[in-house]
Amino acid sequence: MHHRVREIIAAVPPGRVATYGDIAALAGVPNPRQIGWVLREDGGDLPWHRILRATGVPAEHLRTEQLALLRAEGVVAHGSRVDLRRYRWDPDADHD
DNA sequence: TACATGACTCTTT
DNA sequence: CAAAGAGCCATGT
Repeated sequence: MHHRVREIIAAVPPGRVATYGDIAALAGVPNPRQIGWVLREDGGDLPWHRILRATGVPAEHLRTEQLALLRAEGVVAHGSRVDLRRYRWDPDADHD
């Protein structure tokens, strides 16, 4: 399960973002909180900064760095909120 | 075994 | 659009 989640997060391309819920759904994990758990335990080598809350706002303790990393990839945040309508990763449309 | 915690989400106010 | 409450599941004590 752990592995499946890592796999999917690793597949999120630069300049795109996904929510905890998105990853959970794709990985077949019932509770999005588990995604956060995986990242905390074993997310050091993953693009964790591409994972946001459903609101588009990153987890509070990561807010600053996460937004900075995203901005470096071209993902701009308005205030602390990223426009998901624009940057949300679509697994079926990653063919570009 | 029971209770508390947490990189969360959804629905209702 | 923001705030509050309930639901959720793996871990640690």
